[in-house]
Order: sequence, then C-alpha cells, then structure tokens
Amino acid sequence: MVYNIPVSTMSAIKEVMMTKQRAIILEVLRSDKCHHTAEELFELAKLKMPTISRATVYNNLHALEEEQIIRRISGDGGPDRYDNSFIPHGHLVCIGCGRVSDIDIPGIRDLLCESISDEIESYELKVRGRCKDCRYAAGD
Amino acid sequence: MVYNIPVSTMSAIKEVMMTKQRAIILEVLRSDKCHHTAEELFELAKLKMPTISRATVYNNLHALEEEQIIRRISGDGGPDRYDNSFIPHGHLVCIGCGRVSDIDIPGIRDLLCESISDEIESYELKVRGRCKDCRYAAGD
DNA sequence: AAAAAAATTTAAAATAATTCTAAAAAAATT
DNA sequence: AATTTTTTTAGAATTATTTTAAATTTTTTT
Repeated sequence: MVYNIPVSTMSAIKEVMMTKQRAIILEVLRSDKCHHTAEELFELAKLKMPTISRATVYNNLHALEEEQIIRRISGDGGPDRYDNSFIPHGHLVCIGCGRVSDIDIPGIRDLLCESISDEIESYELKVRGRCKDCRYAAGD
Repeated sequence: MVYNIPVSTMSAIKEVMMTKQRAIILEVLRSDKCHHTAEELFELAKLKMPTISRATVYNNLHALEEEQIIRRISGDGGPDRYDNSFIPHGHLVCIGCGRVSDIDIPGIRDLLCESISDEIESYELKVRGRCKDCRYAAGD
C-alpha cells in the first residue's frame, strides 16, 4: 500500500508522507474538540492500533507541528496539550472543571501587532475563568 | 533573629514567614527584568547563599505564586519561567534572540471578559515576534 | 520485480524538569 | 527552656519528553 499523499490541510510546507500511524494520530486529534496530551493521544491511538509506540506519537506530533497542521499548547503544570488547528486562538482553562476550550477573541491579532509595532508570528493565549457549563451549573 | 514579617507587596492573602532563603529568592527575582527559570534562580541564589538547596527554590517559587506575589510563565519547550510581578501582562518571546520581555496590551482584560461573558481570574499571553532590539538590528 | 536506499516505527534507555521524602535545622509558641 | 510548627536540605523518585539503535516499512533505483 502506498501512502505518499501530500497532506491536504496544509498550504504545501513540505511534501509529507502519510503513514498508518500518522493517519490514526490525526484522526484521533480531530475526533473531538478536546485538547489532549501526548499520553492521552497515545492511549486513544492504541485503541485503533495496539502496536503503536509512544515515540511514534511524539514524533508525529512534532512533525505535524513543524508542518503547521496542529499546535502545541504549553502545559499549565501538567504535560503539554495539542490543538488540532494551527490557527492561533485563545484557550479558556476552566477554574471549575479544568477543561480547556477554544475561545475566539475578535481583533486580537491586530491589537497584538499594535502593541509590539510589528507583525507577529503567532501567539498563545490562555485565559483562566469559568467555562459556560460551569457558569450555568453555578446558576449565573 | 525573627523573620515574621508580612510580605509587603501582597494585599494580605496570608501571613507569611520571610526566611533568609525566601528573601534571597525574591531579591534575585527582582534584581533584573529577566524571566528566569527555576534552575537559573537556583544558580543566582547560590551566589548569595552557597548552601541553598534546589528544593528550597522550588518550594518558595510555589509559595510565592500561591501568595500571588510572582507568576509562573509556562515554558515553551524549555522549563517554566518566573515573572516577579503577579499582575497579568503579555510576554513577547523573540523569534530572533529568544529573550522574553514584558508587553502591555491596553484594554486586553476587558476584551477577554467580553469574549467569555464573565469575569476572568487571570490570563497568560505569549506573543511570538521580534523584539525591539532584533527589529533594530535587522534595520527595520 | 529485486535490490538498495531512505524514512519511519519501535522498545527501551537516557535525560530534563520537577516533586517527593524524611531527617535536620530554624523559628515560633508555650 | 521545652515543645511544636515550619522550613530547609540532599537525595531519591517521578513525570514528561527525547534519544538511540535496531527492525520494519516505504520509496527509489536498477
């Protein structure tokens, strides 16, 4: 079986090989909106391919990051997490339940460029506050 | 010698003991605008007290963070760094020289509160771009 | 299609950063 | 001054990640 398929989501950074393992890792990454750790992704990938190795998960996560397909979110105490989108956006780390969700902050890129009077390469924004679910549960 | 002095910079979170070690760690943290790693702070503290232990540096950094005197900046690949201010503000991670500097983004807190329609506890913002020095060196 | 070369995967060892532990020391309280 | 509490210390343990080198898979060359 031949897997030499250019990865579709990217605007041709490099011609990239799609192995079975890499396909599974991407599939798992895209299967929910969660921001999983490498270890979690390893466990989830194992359900689909029990022989997959932890190092392969790390290897591919690095490669996918390099190829600008996914983005690493530096861990807040715990291990790093991975976002299945490369486009920078904010993350809400819930002080209630601990979950990490995406938030869109319109106009932030321009605001940041203004602040450093230059173009920015990317940004990482983590907001600590309560997520919608936790606010609702608290009756606000 | 008695060190039971409430820490001045905080709005009384808890009555906190000021040991020699803790004073040195704070002193080192405040001696420059750099955002040092725990290991760097340990080395700098050793210059002032050669017997200080690495665990003490970690202990105190955690305690100071808990007491809202300093803030931990989660490491971007490397180890975590510490900011001698507790007040959230942006950090510019220079893609040229790698240094981490403070940036002020006016109005960001309100923008973030709007985005999650709630008060926020804090935020962490890392912008990847070129610092003033590197822009200057490049002739822009 | 076979052989050779290149890239990827694997399992395990190594490393880096941080946390834990238990005993010693220092400080606070009685 | 004796007791209790807190902090420090050095080293062991743990966690997350990276490295290694051999095995496997895939691609390229013949």
